[in-house]
Amino acid sequence: MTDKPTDPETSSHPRRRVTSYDVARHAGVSQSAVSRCFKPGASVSKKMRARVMKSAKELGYQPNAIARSLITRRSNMVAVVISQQTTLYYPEILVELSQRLSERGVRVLLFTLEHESDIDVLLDQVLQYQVDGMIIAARLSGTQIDAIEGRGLPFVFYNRSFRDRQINAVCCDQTEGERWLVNRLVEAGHSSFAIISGPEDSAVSVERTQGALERLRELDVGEVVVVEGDYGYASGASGLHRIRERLGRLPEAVICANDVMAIGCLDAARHDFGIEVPAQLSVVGFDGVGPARWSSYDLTTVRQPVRRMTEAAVSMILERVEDPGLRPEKRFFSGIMIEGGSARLSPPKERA
Amino acid sequence: MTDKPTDPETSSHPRRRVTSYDVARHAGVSQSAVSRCFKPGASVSKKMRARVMKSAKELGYQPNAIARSLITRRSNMVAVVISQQTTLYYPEILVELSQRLSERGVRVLLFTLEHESDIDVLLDQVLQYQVDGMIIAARLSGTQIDAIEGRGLPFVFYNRSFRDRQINAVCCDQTEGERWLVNRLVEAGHSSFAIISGPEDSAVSVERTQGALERLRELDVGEVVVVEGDYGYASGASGLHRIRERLGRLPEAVICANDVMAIGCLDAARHDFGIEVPAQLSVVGFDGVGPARWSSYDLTTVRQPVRRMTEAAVSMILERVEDPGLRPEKRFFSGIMIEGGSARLSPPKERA
DNA sequence: GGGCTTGTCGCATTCGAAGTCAATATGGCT
DNA sequence: AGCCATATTGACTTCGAATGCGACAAGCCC
Repeated sequence: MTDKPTDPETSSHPRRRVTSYDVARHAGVSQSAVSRCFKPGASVSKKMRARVMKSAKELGYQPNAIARSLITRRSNMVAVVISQQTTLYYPEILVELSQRLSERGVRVLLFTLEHESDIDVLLDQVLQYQVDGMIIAARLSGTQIDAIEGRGLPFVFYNRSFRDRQINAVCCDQTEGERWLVNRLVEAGHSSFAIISGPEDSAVSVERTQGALERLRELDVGEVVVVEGDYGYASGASGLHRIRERLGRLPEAVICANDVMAIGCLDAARHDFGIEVPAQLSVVGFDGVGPARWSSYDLTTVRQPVRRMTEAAVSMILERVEDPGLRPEKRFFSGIMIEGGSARLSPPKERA
Repeated sequence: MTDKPTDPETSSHPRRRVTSYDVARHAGVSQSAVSRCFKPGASVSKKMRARVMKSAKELGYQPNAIARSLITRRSNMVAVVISQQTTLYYPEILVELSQRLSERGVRVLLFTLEHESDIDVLLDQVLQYQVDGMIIAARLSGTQIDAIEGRGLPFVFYNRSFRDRQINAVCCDQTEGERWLVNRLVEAGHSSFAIISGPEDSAVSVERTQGALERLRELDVGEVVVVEGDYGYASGASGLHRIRERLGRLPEAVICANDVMAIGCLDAARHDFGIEVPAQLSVVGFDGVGPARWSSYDLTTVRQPVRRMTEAAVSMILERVEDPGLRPEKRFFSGIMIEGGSARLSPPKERA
């Protein structure tokens, strides 16, 4: 009858936690009184509060958030979903989000998405844990978003906006940023360009790449080679090789869909091709991650205002937890162009 | 007579979540039956299970993990505490831990430690959320550890072991790694050394620094200058400047307590002092973070076996959740020495 | 067919805090 | 002092799933 795997009773003598009843008994009051003392703004007399708090401290009482969540239907947890492939950028956001949320008394329950197909399993999980909302910083397909919407849980996308969809999102204006970069490069006299894009199913990459291409076309720059990368260092390096194969030579400027690939590209230029950056090749990225400022790279890039973006994501989600009726909203943030030394940003000096 | 605020069937309204009672009613069975169907290994007939599962699917039922946790006294959540200052290394660990834990059906509840003094507040929080255990990857003082031990919650330290304390910890053998590095550097003929340590209250830094110093002494290397850094890029760069001030010249090799400072140091050497690495200066780090392998740096370092370490941390904590009686255990892992190009590792060629 | 073992199921209780409501205490005012 | 408005308090119920226990059915043996 009893299969032997683990008898729940044998091992579990986890030192019974102190409950509000214990405190009540110790203080000679009712359990409700204890509960009220821990709720700010409740109707409790000074005397009562003092007495209860004293007992609570003596017994080492901490309200049980699980029990509270059950009755209040609020877990004070928000799910944060990030895709596995850590591009240096997501972890940073994660920490920021956690910080911002915890200031508001909400904790992050972390979900990492290994394969995108796992989204359904993951969604079930998220729902089981009764989180109050979710912040999604991962690549998702349209049908996957449908799936989420069907669950009726407030959610906000981070850096993922679908033009044709009414969803909550905070985004950096990728298009604008790319246009700035292109403008400066063209002003400086660059005339041959190549692009290392991100994965084609990445909405961010599409926007960045399209933004750059569009502006390049407007400025009447000729053919632009586009090769695909995966946001990783190696693909930035290999991207430059592929560009050279396709073009038969190196272009004057390479626009990379993120900083890490730009760094890879830059390293390939210097170490594989032995050419000078920015004298012989300009490289620009996007994101403004920490290493972009390291002096070996000193990347010209567009920094995302992470602080303001995470703040926006947090307030958006919490507002919608309060009032699920709020209409979908998208908040766009301009990036900050950083004119680093990885690109020549003024017309070339006269030739030696 | 029975309350029916909103009919669950009519699609999305202030949708009351579907409960096991709803499923039970729909399937014409008892609530307990529904519960049992979701518990693997419970005593349920095939017919029953099929019927319940069908109803569950139709209603979109997901068990409420909060309610379950309340009764089972298991939240299936583990708190992961990381210090705010993200040294590139922690975020990576975080994602790994999350992955490993979720494979075992446990989620990560994230806590970031902004100021170390916040540890008490944080601990209260952790306890409130009834997590099953905690993994701590943050600098903590001895008394803070006492505070944690007092709470009676299983915990495992990540890369933080106190020699004189019986606590659970998984660590990379910092000392061994530093000794390897020193051995190789001395073998290659370096004779003047400097060290850029981490913050003095960082146990990891102390071990690394002491490990290196000890071996240097054993090998009879003369005076070694030690300057303190904060694990950040800038402090690596400034560290080299401070070393030069103290020494009046540059040493032959600089041992940095982590990769990021090594990178900062290396950049300072090249760009501030205009000297060749490794020809004129050898720089070594520790950790084996991603950027260490970028070809501009190609750091000589000791890589921590993150995968195995996180796996160990996860199984350790989960074992202790099952059986809180287990004795404290420390698991040490050897690092992997990576012989990159940032240090000269063979005797110098004859002088030009 | 009687008695027994197994296997399934439902009833009722439990987890710990929060909120409802009615009872009581307090205070203000005339 | 008397009366009403307000502030506090406690008893009881609620949230949703898990589980001990007894009821019952099916299958088995002799």
